[in-house]
Amino acid sequence: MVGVTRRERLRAQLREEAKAAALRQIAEAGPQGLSLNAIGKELGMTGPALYRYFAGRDELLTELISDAYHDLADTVTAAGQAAAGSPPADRIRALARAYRAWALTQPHRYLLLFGTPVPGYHAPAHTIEAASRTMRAFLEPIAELAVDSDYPELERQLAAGLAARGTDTRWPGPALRLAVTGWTRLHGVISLEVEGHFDPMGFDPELLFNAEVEELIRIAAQH
Amino acid sequence: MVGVTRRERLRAQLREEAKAAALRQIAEAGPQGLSLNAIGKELGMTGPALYRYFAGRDELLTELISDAYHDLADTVTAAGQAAAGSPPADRIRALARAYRAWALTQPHRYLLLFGTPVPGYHAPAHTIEAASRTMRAFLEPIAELAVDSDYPELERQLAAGLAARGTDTRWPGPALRLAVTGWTRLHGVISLEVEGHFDPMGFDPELLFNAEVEELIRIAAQH
DNA sequence: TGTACATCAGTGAACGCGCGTTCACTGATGTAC
DNA sequence: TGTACATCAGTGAACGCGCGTTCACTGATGTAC
Repeated sequence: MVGVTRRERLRAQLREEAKAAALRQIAEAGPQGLSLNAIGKELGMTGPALYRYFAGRDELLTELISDAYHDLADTVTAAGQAAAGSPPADRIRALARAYRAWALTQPHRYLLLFGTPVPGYHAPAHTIEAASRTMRAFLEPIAELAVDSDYPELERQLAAGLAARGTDTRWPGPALRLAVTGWTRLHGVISLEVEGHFDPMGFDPELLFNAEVEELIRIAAQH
Repeated sequence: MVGVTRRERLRAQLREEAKAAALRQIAEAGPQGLSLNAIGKELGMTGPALYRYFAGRDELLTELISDAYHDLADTVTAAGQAAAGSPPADRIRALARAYRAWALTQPHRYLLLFGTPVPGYHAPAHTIEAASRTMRAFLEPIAELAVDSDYPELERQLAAGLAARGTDTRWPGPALRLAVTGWTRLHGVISLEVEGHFDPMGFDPELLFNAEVEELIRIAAQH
């Protein structure tokens, strides 16, 4: 058994506290409101002390983004497992609900992933892994529904893309297309909602979101 | 006839040059890379000189956003008029193409409108007017297609929202729903494309976009 | 259990930077007679 | 057409701010014997 020293525990704990403080700041002032000095102050220490825990501002930001990808993937995957016994349509509903709930309860984090890209950030490999875990959760119920091949060239490219990365070659093209399409549709509603673009229109975005989920299920199921 | 003095012409011209420089900076460094001093330098003058033309940084940014909304509305509206004689499905295709082309040729501007909201900005009224002009361009061909009422409560809220603003009460609920749905779907594809989220997946986003447009037409037309 | 040494967390001063914004000013452009 | 005055564009210095980051340092915590 690997010994975790007291120091290591405290280190890990303070790293987490720093990240939590960072997220609080981003929630208030956007991603460019992230300041190491301000985080230090919030933790009751000076700014330079944080250099014991992070190489610099960029590393902290990268880690926040990476964490968010994994957290989203975990949340969605858990929702999929919780609905494991249900029919595919219900599982799709559960996944979509979980995805949206994650975004709405922490909009600043959703925008960290899918808002305006922060300059100088490039996704590390395990971030892509997390993103495809999210996609995979949706793929499972979608693949259980029979789907015709309506857009063969798009489906071919999607399958080829997965094959090129050497992972998950078992999914049928139409399921891949529907999963990506589902993603873009949910994102379309959620991102506009999170950014407040629906506010002047005076309707409940949840109705629109639910309608999109039902349409998605309908396309998949009707063939 | 209203006389436009030489001074007024020069003033307007420099304002435009300043905004063009601002957009160039945003294209390079994101919205927070906007600096009055840097703009001044680019125009061959000092930073404080710009205070003759703009009340401050916030006003300049607000104007950039407002301009972008109107430019997008103009572009889409023009595409609609250019396709005025065609059948509704073709007009929807033309509008969607124009919308996407606008976003892809100037992604930083699209992100200015639909990316992470810039802190401290709140849309002036005529921005909302521009946004609904864009929506109206899509509504016209969509309303020509017969559409069933599949999501009555959502449609009711959309119509009520328009009525509350006192404009455009002539549109049938199902057309409203399809227009908003179309918007969220196009935005879903375009925003993820612009932000580079499709890059690791190795497919041509245009195929996905076209598929979404065809699906939209199909829903509207199949009833 | 106690001592000697190594490790490492955190401080506080400092560097250099660029930002938005104000202000008093110079000098050119436009206007009125 | 020419003079006297008002308008206004642009300058350059200055203010205050907060940022990321480095560095030499103190003092506490942990480790080895």
